[in-house]
Amino acid sequence: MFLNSRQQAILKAIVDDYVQTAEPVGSRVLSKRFNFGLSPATLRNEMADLEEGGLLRQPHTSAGRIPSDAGYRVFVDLLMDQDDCLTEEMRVHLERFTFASSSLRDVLAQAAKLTAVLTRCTAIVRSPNLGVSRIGYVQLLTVGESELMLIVHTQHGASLSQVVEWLGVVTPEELSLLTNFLNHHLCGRYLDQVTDQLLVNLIDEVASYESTIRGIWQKFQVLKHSEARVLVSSVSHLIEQPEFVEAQRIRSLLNLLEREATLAEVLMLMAQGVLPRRSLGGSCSVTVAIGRENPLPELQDCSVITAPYYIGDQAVGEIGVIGPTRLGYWRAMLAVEAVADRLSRSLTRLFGQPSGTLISRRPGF
Amino acid sequence: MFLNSRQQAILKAIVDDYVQTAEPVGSRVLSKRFNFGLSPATLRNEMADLEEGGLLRQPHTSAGRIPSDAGYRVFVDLLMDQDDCLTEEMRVHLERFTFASSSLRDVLAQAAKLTAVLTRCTAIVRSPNLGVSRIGYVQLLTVGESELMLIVHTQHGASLSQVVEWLGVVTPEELSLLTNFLNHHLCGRYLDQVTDQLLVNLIDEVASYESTIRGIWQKFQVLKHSEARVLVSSVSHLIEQPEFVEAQRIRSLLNLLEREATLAEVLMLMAQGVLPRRSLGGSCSVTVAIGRENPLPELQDCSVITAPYYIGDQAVGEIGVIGPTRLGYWRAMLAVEAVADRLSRSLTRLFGQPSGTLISRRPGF
DNA sequence: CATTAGCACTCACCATCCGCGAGTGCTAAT
DNA sequence: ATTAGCACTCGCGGATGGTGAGTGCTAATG
Repeated sequence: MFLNSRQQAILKAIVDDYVQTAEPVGSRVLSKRFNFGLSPATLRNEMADLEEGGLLRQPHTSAGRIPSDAGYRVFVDLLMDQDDCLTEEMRVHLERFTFASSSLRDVLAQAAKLTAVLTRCTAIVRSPNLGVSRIGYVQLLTVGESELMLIVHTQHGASLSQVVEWLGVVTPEELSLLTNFLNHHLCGRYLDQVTDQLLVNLIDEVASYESTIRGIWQKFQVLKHSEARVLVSSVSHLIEQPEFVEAQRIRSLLNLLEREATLAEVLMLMAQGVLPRRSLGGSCSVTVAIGRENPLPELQDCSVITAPYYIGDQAVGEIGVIGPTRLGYWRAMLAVEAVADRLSRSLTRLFGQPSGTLISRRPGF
Repeated sequence: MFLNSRQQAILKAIVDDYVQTAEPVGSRVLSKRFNFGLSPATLRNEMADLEEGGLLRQPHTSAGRIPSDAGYRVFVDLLMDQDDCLTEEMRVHLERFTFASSSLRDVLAQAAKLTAVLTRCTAIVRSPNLGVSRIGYVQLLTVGESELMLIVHTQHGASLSQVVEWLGVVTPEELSLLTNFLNHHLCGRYLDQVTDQLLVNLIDEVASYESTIRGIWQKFQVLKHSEARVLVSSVSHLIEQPEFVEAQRIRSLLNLLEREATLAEVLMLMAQGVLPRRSLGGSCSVTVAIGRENPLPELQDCSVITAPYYIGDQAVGEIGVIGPTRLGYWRAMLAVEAVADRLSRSLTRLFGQPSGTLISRRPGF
């Protein structure tokens, strides 16, 4: 639908007003609150046109108009004021957060909390696939009679474990031999580098333990593909919005927010860029999914704003917010981008060093 | 209030029925559903007495009776059937969970999830104070010009960090010297053992770095007392209960569940044993707080059931559930105890070994 | 020809009312 | 002590009606 400039101004005014008041906006308040120099009757005509074009809708016959998903989309892509930068308050919050922790998960949790505070929405963050983690060191423990527990500590501060079959009896010497072998060849490598090819190159060194090593390699493949984790912060922000007066809405949303795998999918989908992305001047690009643009029915009244974050120059995860479609888009986009940017820089500083820096300072290496 | 055996039977029947149906139970259904051989009129008299005694209450004049907090208390302490053991379904779930992970946090998250599934309530678990964690190894990194980042990896798979001031320029050799010193003296120790006394004994060894070491020691004190963490699982279970039809209830509860520090206090309070505790035959003892027995107004319509869990013979945290007061108490108590018991055994196996076992298998030690 | 005043119309919202039925307490009979 | 009978209470659900915000349409206006 083509919009002349007056229609654009009206649509923008309606979105602005509705975002602020959460009340459907009628022709009267529209003509009073904004200075179009037009009477309510004229506005009514234009509003009827905009509704016909699918950009506005009426909750019921005798109510004012509210933007439709398509209306918000036009607003976000074309109309919104982009001049109000980060407010002073936001800046203070941004400065206060340090992102200083040695555990990736803690850093991500901090970032999510910060995003939630800045946007007053619910924040979500997907942690990196394990493949992009470097191996810090590897442990082997005996568990019961004929099993080993393989523990992989990543340089991101996570530790993963798998049980490995062992044929026969294990002596402490053998365990130590194997552990040293593994650490010698794997420390500092990305989990993704633990490939069959690598195994082929190494297998001669420990020919007598070939089957065990193969078992361990197999478990590494399992670990690499373990499910992505998603952290959720400040659900309370979201459910205090007026669109969540009905308990059923809250339930459906909360249900979704406890399904980590589903959230991970949503985030990855958004990062893949089916929807238009916006670069806000920084290095990140922000994706906005409005209402039914979202893949999930539970999110059909919500908007999701995400940005990828990086370690080095590799995008490893996404951070974002879930809010009502009636959302201060620009402000939220700014906040998400700002956090993603700082998060990327912190993670790069903490975990992005060339292989070995972290562990080289561990005693005994 | 003294209860004769008939009154006891009636109270028990009312609680049983109400727990199952969530409907106030009147004299008629009571006389039909249970075989007292008494007419509704007689039951009405007894019910009036029980209400006078504070054990029952009426939501409104023309409704049936529901148990009061005190009524539930009598039920739990005296009346409930304790013969139905873990059901087959519960057993299957219990077996399926392995608690096998090298990260304390993951194990606790698994345990919480399990508890939530077994009880169909919301589960909460408080992770141990850091003081009872053993130090795995310590890292020092340079951060900027005159700061060090102290990273303490615990044997529980957690890593903690603090920034330490450093006066002057650091050479890699000095960093390595300090790191070796710290690891040599601290690996395998409990964080609680990093005391001023220990410092006095060691300070001579590195006299020239006294101020830095003192700075590091100070940060250890900070780490020891970092706030307890509480994991929450399956909020959706709870808010789908009929007592949470009103959105306001959900909001207030969710608000509480996002206040980790408050939850930690509640759990610790319950472990301290103001309320009567029950030993269910196992080694654990379960605490039940009913409705207004809880310290928080947000919990006044909920019951909380907790049990401590152990590493070795030391109680280090609590696990439990939050449910409506209309709760299958015995079943929930059994489940909480069963999980706490298995959790304790798993943690003891994973993290309770004598100092050094875990790290002795790391290369270079 | 775009704009606007006027007007009839719609419909969510709120308060009120009313009948129903479940459940009670009391009393008198057993 | 127990119970049948009965009047009474009160929440619930549906029906009713007034109010007001907001609309669409039409005809008048600059």
